Amino acid sequence: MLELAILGLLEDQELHGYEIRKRLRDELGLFSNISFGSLYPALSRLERGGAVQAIGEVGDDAAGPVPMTGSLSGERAALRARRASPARGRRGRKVYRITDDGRRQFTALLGSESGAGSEDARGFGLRLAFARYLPPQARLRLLERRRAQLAQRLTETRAATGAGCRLDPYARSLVEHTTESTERDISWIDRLIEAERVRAVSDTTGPSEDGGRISSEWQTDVHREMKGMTQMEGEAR
Amino acid sequence: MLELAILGLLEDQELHGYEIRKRLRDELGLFSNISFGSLYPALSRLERGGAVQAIGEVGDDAAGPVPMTGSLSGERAALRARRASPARGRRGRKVYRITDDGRRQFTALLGSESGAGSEDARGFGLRLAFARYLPPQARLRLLERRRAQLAQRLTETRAATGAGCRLDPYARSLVEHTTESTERDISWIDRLIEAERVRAVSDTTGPSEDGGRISSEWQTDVHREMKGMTQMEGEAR
DNA sequence: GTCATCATGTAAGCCGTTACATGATTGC
DNA sequence: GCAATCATGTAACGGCTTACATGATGAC
Repeated sequence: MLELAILGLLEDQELHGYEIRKRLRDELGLFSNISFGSLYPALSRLERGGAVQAIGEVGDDAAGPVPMTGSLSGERAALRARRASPARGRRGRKVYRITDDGRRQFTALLGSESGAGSEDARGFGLRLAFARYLPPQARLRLLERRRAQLAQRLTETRAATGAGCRLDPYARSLVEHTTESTERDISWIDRLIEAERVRAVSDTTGPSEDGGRISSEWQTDVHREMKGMTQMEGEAR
Repeated sequence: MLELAILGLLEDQELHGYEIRKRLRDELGLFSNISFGSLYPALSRLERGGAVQAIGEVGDDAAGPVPMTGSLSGERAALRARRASPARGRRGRKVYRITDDGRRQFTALLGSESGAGSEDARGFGLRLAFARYLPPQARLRLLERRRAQLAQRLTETRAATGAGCRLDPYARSLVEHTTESTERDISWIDRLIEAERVRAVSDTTGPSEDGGRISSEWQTDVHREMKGMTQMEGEAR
């Protein structure tokens, strides 16, 4: 799960751990405040697994001359380091880059329809956040699977609530609010699905077809279709 | 957390493990499908800790319609069961009853404002579900603490979203929907808080005061004030 | 010169999961 | 007799948390 999130962020650009945490929190709202005790080991695992590689700026081992990373923060750090003391690199700040193998792992994780965290809210939110890397049909499957889950939960809840219904006001309010939230989530997903169908049509009739990946132009039709969102609750402290 | 849920259910009535799971799922919607691998060890811990005690099956009153028909096999089963463990009922069900010590533990857990799971959605939902066992001021604190958390997350998200905002449509939709859900949650909590204030007033002006526990009569003023609910997402598979 | 922030990591532990193993009861 | 459901448990593991330890950089 966390690996998936990290790889997703690294698909876009090279980042160091601290920055990854920030992105996760601020940008996606997922893993609201993932702890370092969980983040760094995950990065180590990914590195050992060959999915990412650390580049530049390490204190201990001789990582050679600081390479031009192309990332803003990387170059700023390099500049600062050079200004302060040309011989010695800035402490730590291990910048990671995703490898080709990592990209393959990412696609596999993202598309996997079973396994750890593939059917909870967080797992869905995460996958949706990176849905642009998913081929259109997989994207649709993701949405429809989620929709089915939510719908099922809703009917189950209704069945249980309709009969007995001897809940006190607090529990009742809780259940009602949960139900309403789920309903809203479903109609949100429905809008996303609809937008997806529209996109599929305009793709077949439209100009080009790229091999599964969405290219650059958002801002237009798809964008306007989509509003709203699920109970994600990254939370944590 | 799970202990809290179990104790809360046992406050109401004696139950066996399998039934506890069912209640958690169907009635509260919390811990949507808590696994037995987690439930039974929890019950063991509680028993070891003196919070609950296993009692022989209480046949008639405890939700067990199942009439005895097959006398021969039934008695054989009873003999086998009794030989294996005295605390076990005829059908191998271990029915648990909460102890006085368990009630104390429950109140402590329910009221604790820090510690494991006291500030996530699930922890809040759980506590709210048992809010009737909480003294009025503690109930209010619970709601206000939750409100503050949600409000803070909201401002943080807005800060992060307002500036950069170079998200693709999928991530954007996710963030927007999350934000809306949080807003709805906040106004739900606000309604609960308002209802709580009303109750407090009608309590001081009203007839009796009981020592913290709400007595029997819901259905009236408080009930009508409350509608809606948070992103709980018990989920699981 | 000290404090806040940035930055990386380790160790212990909690809380839950899946997978496995077992047995009783009911309905056909 | 056999399958489905009810019912209880154990073992291994997963994923994330807290608490701890370390060190650099910049601001005042």
